[in-house]
Amino acid sequence: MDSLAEVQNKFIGHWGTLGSAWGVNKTMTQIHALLMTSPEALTTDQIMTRLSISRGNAHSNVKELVSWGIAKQVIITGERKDYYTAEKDSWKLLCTIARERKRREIEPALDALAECLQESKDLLGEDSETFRKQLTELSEFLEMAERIFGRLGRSEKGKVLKWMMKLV
Amino acid sequence: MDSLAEVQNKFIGHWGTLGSAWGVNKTMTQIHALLMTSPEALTTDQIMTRLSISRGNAHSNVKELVSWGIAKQVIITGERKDYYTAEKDSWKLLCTIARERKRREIEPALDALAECLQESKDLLGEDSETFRKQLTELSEFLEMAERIFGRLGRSEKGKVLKWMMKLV
DNA sequence: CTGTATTTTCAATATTTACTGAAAATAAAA
DNA sequence: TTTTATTTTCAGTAAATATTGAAAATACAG
Repeated sequence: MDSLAEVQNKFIGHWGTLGSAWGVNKTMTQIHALLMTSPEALTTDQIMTRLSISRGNAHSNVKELVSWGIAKQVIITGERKDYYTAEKDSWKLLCTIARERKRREIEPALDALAECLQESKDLLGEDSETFRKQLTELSEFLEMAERIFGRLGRSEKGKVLKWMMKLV
Repeated sequence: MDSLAEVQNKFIGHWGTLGSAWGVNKTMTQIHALLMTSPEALTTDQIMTRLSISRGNAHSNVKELVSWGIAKQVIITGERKDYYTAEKDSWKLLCTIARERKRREIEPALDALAECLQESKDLLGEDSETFRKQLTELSEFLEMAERIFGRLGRSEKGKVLKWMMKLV
C-alpha cells in the first residue's frame, strides 16, 4: 500500500502530462494539482519542497496560475508568508480557463483572421478565392467558439453542469 | 497591397501561434494552414519550399497530421509523388480533433485517475479524504468531457453546427 | 535486373522553453 | 532605524523539443 504522498505524486505527474498536451507548462499544472488536492493553502516553500523545484520556478508558476485566475492568494492572519489555494470545483475551473483562453487566444486569432481577410479582399484568381472562402469559414467557426467560451466564462457555478448536460 | 502568398504566410504564422498555445507543434499547424487554404493538394516538396523547411521536417509533420486524421493523402493518377490535402470544413476538423484528443488524452487521464483512486481507497485522515473527494469530482468532470468529445467525434457533418447552436 | 525518383529514418544540431540559485528588492518586526 | 523574513527578478544553465540533411530504404519505370 502506498502512502498518500506517493499516490498524490502519481496524480501530480499525470496532471502535469495532461497539461503539457494542452500547451500548459508542466510545473504550473503540477502546482495546480498539488493545491487542488491539498486541504489547506500552501506556501511557496511547501510547494518547492513537495515538488522538488527551485524557489524561482515555484514563484513564477504560482504567479502564472494566479494570473489565469486558477489559484489565489489566501490571507492567513498572523502569518508572514503568502499562502495559495486552487479552486476545487472543476466546473468553475472550466469557466476560468474558457474565459482566459478566449481572451488570450480566440480573440487575437479572430483579429488576425480579420486582418488577413482585409488584406486579401482585392486579390484575384482561384487561389485567392479559396483563401478568402476558407478564412471566412474559419472566422465564423471561431466566432461561435468565442460566443461559447464567452458564455462559459460568465456562467454561474451551478449553471454550467446543467448547461453542459444539454450536450449529452 | 500584398500578394496572396504574403497574406497566406501571415495567416500561416498566426495559425502556427494558435497551435502552439494549444500544445501542437508549430510546423504541423503551419502545414495544416497551408493545406487548408490551398485549392489543390500539395506535395512534400511544395510544402518544403513554401514554408522553407527541411524534407524531414515536412515529412514527419505531414505524417503526424495524417495520423490525427486532419490531413490525408490524395492519389493523383499518373503522378509519382504523394499529394496531401486538409479538410476545409472547420466543423469536421473540430470533430476529428475531439475524437483524437479523447482517445489520446482524456481516456488515459481517466485511467490514471481511476488508478490513483484505487490506490488511495484505504488511506485514512483528512488529507486522504480531501484527495479522494477531489479525484472523484475530477473523474466525474472528465467523464462528462469524454462523453461530449465522444459524441462530437461521432457527429455527422451537418449536425455539429446545429448541436453547438444549442449552446449559444 | 538496373537505374532513378521518392519516401523514410535518424544521428547530429539548433532552437526554444523551462529551471536554478543567488542577489536585489520589498515588507515587516524589533 | 536596523535587522530579519519573504518575495521578486534575472543571468546563466539545463532540459526538452524541433529541425536539418544526408544516408538508407522503398517504389517504380524502363
